[in-house]
Amino acid sequence: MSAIDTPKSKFSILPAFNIALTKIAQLHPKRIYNMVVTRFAPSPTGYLHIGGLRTALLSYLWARRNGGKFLLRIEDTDFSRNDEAAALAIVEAFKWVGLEHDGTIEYQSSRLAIYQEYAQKLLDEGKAYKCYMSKEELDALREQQTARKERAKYDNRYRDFTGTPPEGREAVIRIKAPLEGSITVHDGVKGDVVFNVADILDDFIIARADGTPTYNFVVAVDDALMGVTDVIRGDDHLSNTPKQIVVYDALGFAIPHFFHVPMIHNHEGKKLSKRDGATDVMMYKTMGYTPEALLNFLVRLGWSHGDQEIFSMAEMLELFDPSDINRSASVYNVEKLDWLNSHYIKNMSNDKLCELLEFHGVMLVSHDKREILLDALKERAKTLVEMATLINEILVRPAGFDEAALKKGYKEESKAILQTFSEALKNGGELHLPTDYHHVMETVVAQLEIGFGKIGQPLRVALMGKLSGPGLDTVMAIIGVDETLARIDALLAHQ
RNA sequence: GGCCCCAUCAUCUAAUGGUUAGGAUUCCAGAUUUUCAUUCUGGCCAUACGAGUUCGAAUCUCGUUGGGGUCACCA
Repeated sequence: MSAIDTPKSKFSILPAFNIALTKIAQLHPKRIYNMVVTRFAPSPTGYLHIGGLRTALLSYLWARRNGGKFLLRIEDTDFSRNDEAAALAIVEAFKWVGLEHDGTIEYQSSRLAIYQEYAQKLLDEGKAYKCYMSKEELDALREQQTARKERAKYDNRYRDFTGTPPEGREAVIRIKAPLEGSITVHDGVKGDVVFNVADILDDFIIARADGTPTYNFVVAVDDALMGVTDVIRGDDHLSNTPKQIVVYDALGFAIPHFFHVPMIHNHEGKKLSKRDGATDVMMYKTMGYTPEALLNFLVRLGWSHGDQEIFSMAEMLELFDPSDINRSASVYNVEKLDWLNSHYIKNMSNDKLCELLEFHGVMLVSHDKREILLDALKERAKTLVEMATLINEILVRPAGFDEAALKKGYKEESKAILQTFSEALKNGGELHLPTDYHHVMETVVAQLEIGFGKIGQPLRVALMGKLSGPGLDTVMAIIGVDETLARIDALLAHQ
């Protein structure tokens, strides 16, 4: 179990609770606990980061799978500015992808009294102390140490200070960290990670001179007080964990399970940053991705279940276990996301599709050929934005004709063919379905004794303004006879 | 630089110490499609390197190299 192992204290400081859980874990590789509480604890940046969504998703899945709770906490101890708005942005993104947190959102900025109480408790128990060293003195100390090629660390000068404090100095509060030995983080992803106290620790500050608490202190206090049993977070936090264990230990709190999930990297192999493109989750909505595709993509980054690629929320909920997470970082590649997105679009009901397309400016609810249109197009689009474009290419008469298409598909002989086809359409009686139009095309082809391409290419230019697109019979069925004739006339009148 | 983590196709990944190292995405080719896309079939492509343990190593150990993270009165 996570503990501080000093040569002095051989006895275990572990709560029986944790020992029991470990035993369960050993007996049942796929752990199911009665009580699993996870949390997502972002700092208020104004939007939900794609990497944040991944850890939130994994935390959510694990909590829900065990019938537990998934909590949301805003880490705003720094200074409160737009925290409400930032939290709202996160909840909005959660809502879009279908994640839901339990309970009320906790804001650290409104819990300052709690942190002060626990800092005072440590002070009273002699587990923390006031340090009157100024920032300037600290900087000077660090400079000297660095010059001597030593690790920069606090020199414990006020650790056992009993004299009178210097005049007019605001004190910071430092916690008494172990001076020797090691701290082992029992991580569910990385395994046991041993940190040598002498290498990484000093009496770090838990409260600033102005009385506000620092990160490693509040995280531990909050996770403990909120009853968090499983901390699933980015592995950039792994090196913070020993400090948090020091706090847990000093306060006598049970140490949770840690799962440090590897980072998502960009193509250069670095941590994903804003300049790598879309890091804001809501950008994915704008770009026409579906929440299902995004979540499916994220859950497969660093986690797998055999050869399975497609996971519904229900399947994720049934199969996800944080101890199956990979140890290595993964690179974010859009091709797979695109593939997943097109998969989900293809398999989506037309009603749902119709609803989602409204966000992209396409209103089809009352269109009488809606089904034909969507069935034809949903196999062709990678994103909803593409889909919207394709729809407009059919519904809106082409503003002009592509030069290359004209040259390749609209020859001198084409005019007569198109005129013949126009006549056939006018005399074709009632035309509704793609097969009706296809029949007319067949008739003309037979009558003129030409190949399908002879009529297909010029007709395509007329209808679409270019040489690619869905089946012509489908396009005609969607826009109707009158519009078809009008578009043919427009091409014939061209030049 | 100290500490920590990581290392299977270009990418995401699979493989009780025994498989011709599997799947998926991308890419390429063929088939279907009047076009394009879809779909289907096939193909290319990997255990970073070096020792050791073992009858046998992608898998265990050590080292090397490479990459990443982190070192605040930020979170």
